[in-house]
Amino acid sequence: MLSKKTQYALKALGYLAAKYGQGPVLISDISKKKKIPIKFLETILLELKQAQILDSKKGKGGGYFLIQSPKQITLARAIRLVGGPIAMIPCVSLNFYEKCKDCDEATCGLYKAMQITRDATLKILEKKTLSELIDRDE
Amino acid sequence: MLSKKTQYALKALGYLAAKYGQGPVLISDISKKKKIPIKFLETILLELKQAQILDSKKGKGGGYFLIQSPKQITLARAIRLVGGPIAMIPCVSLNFYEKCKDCDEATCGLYKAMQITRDATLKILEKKTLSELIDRDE
DNA sequence: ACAATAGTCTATCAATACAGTAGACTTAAT
DNA sequence: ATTAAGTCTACTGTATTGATAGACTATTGT
Repeated sequence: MLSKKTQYALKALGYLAAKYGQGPVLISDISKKKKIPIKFLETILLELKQAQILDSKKGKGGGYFLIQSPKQITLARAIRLVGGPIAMIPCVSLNFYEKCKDCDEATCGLYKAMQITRDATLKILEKKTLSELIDRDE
Repeated sequence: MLSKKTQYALKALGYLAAKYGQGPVLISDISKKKKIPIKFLETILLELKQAQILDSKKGKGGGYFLIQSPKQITLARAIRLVGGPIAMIPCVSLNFYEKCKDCDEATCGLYKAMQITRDATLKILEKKTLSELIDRDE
């Protein structure tokens, strides 16, 4: 399961995708519309900014906005930025790989099964982008 | 990511699948072969027994064994038994569904995307069985 | 210059889940 | 009776999760 934090991040990104090209969006606006605790949201947006997916403007007329077009940011990338691995076990993770110290990848049945599962998941998440997170009433 | 507990459970089940039809297998045997802390493994196996996927025999010559053939137990089922939901968010979970209180499933972009992802994952995990967890050197 | 606006940084916190351990107890085979 | 093996109760430490408070900094408009 994705953590609350990751879910909030995806919701916020979806909202920013809907507002893409319309200037900065207030944290408080995102917080209200997406029902995300504002202080928690602040830290999430900051993290996404540091990950170079968002930028912000301070002061009046400020807020957050996407750096790139929503179509250019895949869900896989977004999830990895805040939520970590997509794979179900570390030894089949592409971006957060960790060697399994107690089993041999060449013969491990679990490894194989999880690898296939990861491929199926990734096939979806690398194709879908933030533009698909836009709610149909926004 | 699957918890350590779930990973251990899958490894143990894979081992029991390899030994299926050969009588009870000792906890200590599974623990040694699969490098799982024995006390932790005990609780996991007990849970799997209560979930009716394993049975056990006490005393000399005792141990754990699969109730059904490895081919009849899907990975989806095994993961759900000890690890909980397979879906990435509660509102698209089939077995652990929870209504999202702050969004409308009919219009939510995230809901749709996660639903598609879940379907892809499930398509694999409902087809694969414990027999595919058997290591190729067992 | 200065007030108002809005993001940033530091720090902390309670609750829960995770991973694991200890030891006494029960059941079955020889 | 003895030994082997699973079962049950009860902890424990650590990390992660989800969140909040408050001071600080940068920008804009008057």
